[in-house]
Amino acid sequence: MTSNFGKGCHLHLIDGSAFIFRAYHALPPLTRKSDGLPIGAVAGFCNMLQKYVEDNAGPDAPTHVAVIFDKGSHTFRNDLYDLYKANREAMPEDLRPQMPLTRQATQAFNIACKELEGFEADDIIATLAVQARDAGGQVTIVSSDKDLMQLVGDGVEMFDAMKNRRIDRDGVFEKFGVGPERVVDVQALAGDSVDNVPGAPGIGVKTAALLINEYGDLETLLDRAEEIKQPKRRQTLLEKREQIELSKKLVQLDEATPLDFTLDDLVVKDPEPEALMAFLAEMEFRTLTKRIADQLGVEAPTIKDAPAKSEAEPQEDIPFDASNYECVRDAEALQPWLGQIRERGWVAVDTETTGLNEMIAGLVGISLCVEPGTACYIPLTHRASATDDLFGSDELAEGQMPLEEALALLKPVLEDPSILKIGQNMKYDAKIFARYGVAVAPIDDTMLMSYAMHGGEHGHGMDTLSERYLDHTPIPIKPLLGSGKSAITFDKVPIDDATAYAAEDADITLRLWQHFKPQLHQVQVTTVYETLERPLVPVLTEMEMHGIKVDRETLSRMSNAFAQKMAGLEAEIHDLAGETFNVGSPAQLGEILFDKMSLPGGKRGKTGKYSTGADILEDLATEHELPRRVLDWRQLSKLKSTYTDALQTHINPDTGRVHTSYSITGANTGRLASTDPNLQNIPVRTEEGRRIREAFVAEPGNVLLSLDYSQIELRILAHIAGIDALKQAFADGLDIHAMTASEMFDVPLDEMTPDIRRQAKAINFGVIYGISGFGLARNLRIPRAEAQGFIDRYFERFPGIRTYMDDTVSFAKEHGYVQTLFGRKIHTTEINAKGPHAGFAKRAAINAPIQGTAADVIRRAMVRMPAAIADLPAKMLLQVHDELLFEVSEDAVDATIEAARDVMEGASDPAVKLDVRLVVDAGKGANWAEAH
DNA sequence: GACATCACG
DNA sequence: GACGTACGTGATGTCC
Repeated sequence: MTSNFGKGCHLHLIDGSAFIFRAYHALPPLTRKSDGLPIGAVAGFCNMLQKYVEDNAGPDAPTHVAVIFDKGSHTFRNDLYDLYKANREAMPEDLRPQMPLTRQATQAFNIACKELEGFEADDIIATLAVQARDAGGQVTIVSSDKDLMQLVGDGVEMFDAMKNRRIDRDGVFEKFGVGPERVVDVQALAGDSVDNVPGAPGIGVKTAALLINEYGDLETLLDRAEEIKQPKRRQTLLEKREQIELSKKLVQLDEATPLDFTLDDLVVKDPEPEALMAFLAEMEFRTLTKRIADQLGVEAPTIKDAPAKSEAEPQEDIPFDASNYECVRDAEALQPWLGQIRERGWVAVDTETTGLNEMIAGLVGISLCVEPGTACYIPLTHRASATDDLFGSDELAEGQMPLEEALALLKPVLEDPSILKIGQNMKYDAKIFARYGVAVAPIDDTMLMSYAMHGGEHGHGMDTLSERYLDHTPIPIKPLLGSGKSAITFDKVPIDDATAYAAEDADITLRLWQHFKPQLHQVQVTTVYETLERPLVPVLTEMEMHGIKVDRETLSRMSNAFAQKMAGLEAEIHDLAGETFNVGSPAQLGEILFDKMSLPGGKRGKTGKYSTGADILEDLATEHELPRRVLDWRQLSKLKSTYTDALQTHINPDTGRVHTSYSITGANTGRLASTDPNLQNIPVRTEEGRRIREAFVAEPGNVLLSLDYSQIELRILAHIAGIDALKQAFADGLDIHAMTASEMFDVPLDEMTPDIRRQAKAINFGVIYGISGFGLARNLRIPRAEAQGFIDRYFERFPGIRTYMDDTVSFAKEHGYVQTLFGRKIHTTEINAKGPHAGFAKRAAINAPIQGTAADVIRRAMVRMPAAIADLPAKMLLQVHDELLFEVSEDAVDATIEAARDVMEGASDPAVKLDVRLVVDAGKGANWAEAH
């Protein structure tokens, strides 16, 4: 292949990222008028491109040009050194959505636009510059980045567009004190705090240049380091040789980046006015559009003042009308829908099933919607109604496409990476489809969008959202299914009724999506949605479908043992009471204790009944034998009914495993919630309860692996509130509760008693919960004044806590929400309420950023985990707030611990740089009791 | 279906 | 000055 590039050619390489960041910081945060899309950086970028084109139109005009961008955050340099660029700030929330637009802008100007996954722009620039130079051409790199200065030389120069200044060999020498060919040597020694290149400690650019000029190059210098007179310098160079050599690799540009294009592809082209105008008009840049139109001698398109027609925005109020819903009964009728979906690139999907348990429920029908108001329902396994079929309803109803045929037609669409599938609670539908061999991707989820934007404001179910944002009450399901004993499953619903109901759900989902989508960036939660909510769907889907093995025999044995013990206790209790009564009835127990036996401390709750909670019975236990027996009975009753009995019913007959369902939007703080069954509250605190975990087992040849964050909430508190003493204690690996106790009670660590430590521990937790004297007093069973004294002392010793609490509450009062370190917003609707509500809201506001940040951290870890353990015989099974449980082949335990721990401990990177390191403890065993 | 109770982090 | 108080969840049994 011969190239046309050669002598006489002049290549311009523009550092796109530099343009973007300069544009972003130079301009105020402009937004597009019609939908609020942040657009400031794009505007600045276009201005700079325009100016560049203008300035380079003369006789010196380049023959070839390209704008080069960075792509992805992980490059080969991260593999060399995992801390490379680790202290880089996360991209600002309002800049993110502008990144793809800058690429579009470049193309609109008809300038080549290049980027390559895994490489920095600088490497591509280096590769192209070398190719062009070697071909005999001339190169100008439009950038002032010092990292590019190593490329300057014969035929290659840089141009600082900001200062309007050329940078040649002399310019490089001025900056580094050496010529371009030795720049990397100087950089390797001097390091770079911005990119986190370590270099040689204590040596800056000046010293580095001095040394390099004296010894010729870095390698000679390092080989002859012994000769250096200054002892400190000599020692550094001898001891840090490896680090310096690594630094050189980090700063050295890759001049052989594998490119999928050639210099000839970069030949300068005239702008195509139509495309350029269309882009500028779409961005709604009025002045710039006009100016460029004038220059090109074309007419500027009119930019409407009225909100522009945007793809993700309802065009007008289209009424809900069931007569526009089509019942699709055969392949022929389905085809037009598939065509529309492919044309649009998105579709709202909803499934109807025989039940709410995704691991058991059968698929009954599928509804689709591509534009508001028109939707279809594809019935698949509806049963003939009783009137049609006197012999029961086992026969399939007439007029339905065979399930396999429908799935075969839909599968390519549902799995097409270029078609977005929109759902309300997509995890449910994805799990159903997965059981029928369809892997739905990519997805958007209106429930998760609502949660990201309105967490804490209201629920995120479809009915709530439809009423609130579409002003429409969906058809209720109750009349179709009935309730109680006579309730039927969806497959028994007549197809006509089902069509009206099901198609409407898809219609609502699409409308909600159009409503929410453009708002995500307006309220700055795009990153939260895209990194903490949506990616969790496939991860949780896999965990839930995999399930955890639970041994029925173990549970059954325990149930029997509990039943026996309970019977004995019950008899004793009745004896002590002098009558038989229902021990499980708090009301009856209260009367026995406080009326019949006249024990002290009888307090009536708001319903007029005595309270008989564990703490009250605990106090009463010193007075009488009965309360202790009841406490014991209650513990057994709880363990039996909630765990050993109920868990058995949740063992899936097909898989022999228990499949919980995680709710992503269940907790206001960002935590997950586990239901059906709840596997996040399996007993552990008492010895008897803990034994239930012995029933959670690994398959033969495997073990369970538990990795949990150590004190994650206190670490986050130390970071957020900026408590130096706490940070230091974590850095030193101290026992944090003992250290707190030592600080507060002036007890040296080596004289610490368990009781003092216990009190400090209660205070540490109290702080996370928004401490009060009353609460602490009750928890520690000490006088309220004493508890208040502890708290005062705590605030005195750790003054940042008070400030954090006050600042958080006032932020909540002003904004109506609080935020986690990762930008999750938790709305605090009651914060300005009067009365007792206010106290609750305050404490919740104080707790939310801490609990929520911890929740974000483990979410990030979970999202990254599948890739990290993909090559290992390991599966992630459960999440319990600060713990992840894995099942792994015995021979891969250590590798899995290492991989999973790396992910968990580094989960906050690079978005948030924590002042306190995250620490993960690991345990393994044949069952969960041993592993934890 | 509300309430009380208790399991977890 | 009084009020009511630790934060976040889900499942179970009683009782109306």
